[in-house]
Amino acid sequence: MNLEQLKQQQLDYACRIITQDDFDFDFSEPRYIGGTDVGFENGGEITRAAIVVLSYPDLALVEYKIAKIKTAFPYIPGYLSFREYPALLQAWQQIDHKPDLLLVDGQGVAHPRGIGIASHLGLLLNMPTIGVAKKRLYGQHAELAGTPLAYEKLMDKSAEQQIGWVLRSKLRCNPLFISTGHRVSQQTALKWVINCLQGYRLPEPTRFADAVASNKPLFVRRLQR
DNA sequence: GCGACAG
DNA sequence: ATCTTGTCGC
Repeated sequence: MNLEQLKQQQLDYACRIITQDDFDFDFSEPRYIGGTDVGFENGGEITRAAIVVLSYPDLALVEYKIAKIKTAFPYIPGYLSFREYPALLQAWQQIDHKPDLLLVDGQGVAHPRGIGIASHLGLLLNMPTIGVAKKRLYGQHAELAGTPLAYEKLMDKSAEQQIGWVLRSKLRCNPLFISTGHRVSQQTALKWVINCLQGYRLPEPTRFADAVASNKPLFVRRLQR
């Protein structure tokens, strides 16, 4: 497979991403919310994927799994999912408490072809997913106020369609780039990221997954209590 | 050609 | 992402 073929595959997949309000997942009473993050070992040779499961609304860690595989694809902006999803799928299979919603580290539909890793993973798992990225990949937005919980719409290149949000999750911190991944509306995506904030820049599922994926056993042990 | 570029 | 020391600010 060359990049041109993968690009075509993304374009094909993008048509199947569901982000319409009519098909929005009903999160009136979610029991579990998941988070994902991926790290690397040996200079990128090994991919380490972590998936955590938190109970809702208490946002306590109930389970986490880690999968390690040999890295088979380089990092290319716009093609991140091909590098990370194989390990994430493996971690997902090990999870006993399948969450109702997954917060994925990276973009959802806020992507040049409308299919960032959150959307790609949501499609593969047929799961509602939300993209939570720490940096912008694609899109434009108005200047964001410094006030906590201030947000702006993230618009596509032509500024005609909304592809996500820019959210000031914490004072004096760089904003988060939120976009629906799959089976969630943009409104719902923003709502549940905000619902998972606990005074830190990252929502709890993402923050916990970060701790697990980046090998912080002390921190992980604290999270479990 | 030049700049931009999730993790 | 990862490698890494000190350092500025609440």
